[in-house]
Amino acid sequence: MVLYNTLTRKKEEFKPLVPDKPTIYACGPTVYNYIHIGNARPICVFDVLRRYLEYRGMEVTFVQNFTDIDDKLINRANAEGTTVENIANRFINEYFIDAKGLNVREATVHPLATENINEIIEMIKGLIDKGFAYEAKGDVYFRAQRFEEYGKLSRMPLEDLEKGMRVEVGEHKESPADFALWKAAKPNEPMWDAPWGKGRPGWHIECSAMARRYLGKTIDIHCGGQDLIFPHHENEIAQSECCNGVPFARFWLHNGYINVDNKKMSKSLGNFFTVREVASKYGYEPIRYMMIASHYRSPINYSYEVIEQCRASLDRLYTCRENLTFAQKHASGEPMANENEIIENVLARRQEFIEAMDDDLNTAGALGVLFELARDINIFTASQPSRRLCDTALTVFDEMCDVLGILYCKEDKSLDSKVEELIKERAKARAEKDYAKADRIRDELKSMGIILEDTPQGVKWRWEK
RNA sequence: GGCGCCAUAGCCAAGUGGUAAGGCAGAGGUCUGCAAAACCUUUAUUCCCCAGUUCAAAUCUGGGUGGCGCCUCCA
Repeated sequence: MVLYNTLTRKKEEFKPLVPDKPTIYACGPTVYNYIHIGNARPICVFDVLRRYLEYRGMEVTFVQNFTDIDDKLINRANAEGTTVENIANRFINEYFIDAKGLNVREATVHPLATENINEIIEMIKGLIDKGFAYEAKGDVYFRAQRFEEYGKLSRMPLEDLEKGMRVEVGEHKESPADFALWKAAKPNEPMWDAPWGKGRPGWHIECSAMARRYLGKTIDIHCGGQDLIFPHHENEIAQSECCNGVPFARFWLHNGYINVDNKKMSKSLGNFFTVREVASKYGYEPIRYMMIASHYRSPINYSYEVIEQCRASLDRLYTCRENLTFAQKHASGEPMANENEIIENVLARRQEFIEAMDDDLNTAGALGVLFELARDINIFTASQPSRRLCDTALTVFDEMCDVLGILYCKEDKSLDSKVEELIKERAKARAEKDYAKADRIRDELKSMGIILEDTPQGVKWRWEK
């Protein structure tokens, strides 16, 4: 498969360093608030990456961190009169509620920055020893100019960067492009002991340290939002490569933004929607669908209209699957005349799906293939499909859905005996051509949210959408 | 100022040299006792504009217009 690598700005053939055992590091959220749907995008699309690699038979080690020490956490903790740890724990729990709702699988490891302070200090020591970092009044900074390749990911010339940068009051940098590895302790902040004094780690070094600890010095794929390219990922490269002396990440994948009124959604602009509030109105699944309905590097302009369209599209897929499982249940073991031809066609769809996904995770194209399969299924379920055909089609259909992580809200299909009695009564009335009574029962059931459909294989029911 | 991305129907969105996937919404039809669901037909002679290359361009090149992003915390 090919993946677009931000480092080279090209699509490249992806082969893990260790055959069939790719390592992936994804920058996770800073846990000072509920995640918004912009945060949800990398979480969903890189979950699809992982699912797809596993679908292709690979054993993926997927690490996604939580940044649990940071200015924003400290501010919130102080504002609420509680500890940073409490804030972090609270929003890590909230994260998992949303992630589960979005059908995102848990990472192999979800490390916390604060659980890796020793690893971080080790790494900073290494950088100081090699002259890539320096201590200044309790802070430690990375000397950006010492890394010749600084800027290779963002492709921003260091000279230009330095012109535009300001040194904040209280910083003791040699040069404006230098960035903090360690921040000297301040009052009302959590702090840890380090050889150069008490303090806390800078943001960038956390990811370098956690990636090395859990995945090794060179990882296959590092991913995150486009807004992390500079400075976060640029700085990670500088730290890791200067410290370890080997390339840090072979592939850099960056997802596009979620916009609102064509403007980037962000916490700082305040134009964001939390996953929680959108899910409370529309459910989680349309959010997941929205993420895969376009290519992961394209911007998505969020609106309620789009979410509604996503929900309607999902309805079609759910209906198709219901049609298929219903037909499967009533299918005979007898082969059909043109069975092999239809099965071949189903298997061809699987190939098309793989081709789309192999091309830099073209989930929108893959979804197109899924809908074409859905139409094929709807056509043959209208007749009398064989068991073998139904089984094959359901396997392929579910495979595709599982890779994309959709259609996970399986409904409770149990009815109480009173309702089943009514359905039987209506069937009897219909058989006797007492349509007035049959329609009366159908209306009664509809008022209970149950929709009846008469099919060649008998009566089928579903909850009203 | 430096670096970069994007523009395809009413809406969403694939397609990056060979004659415009798919979904939502709309219209007509088939099936049905009536429905529902489904299926069929229909909705861009054309892909922001102009010029160029080519037998052939949504796709490549140049120019223009419009929108957005990074360069400060951000997914």
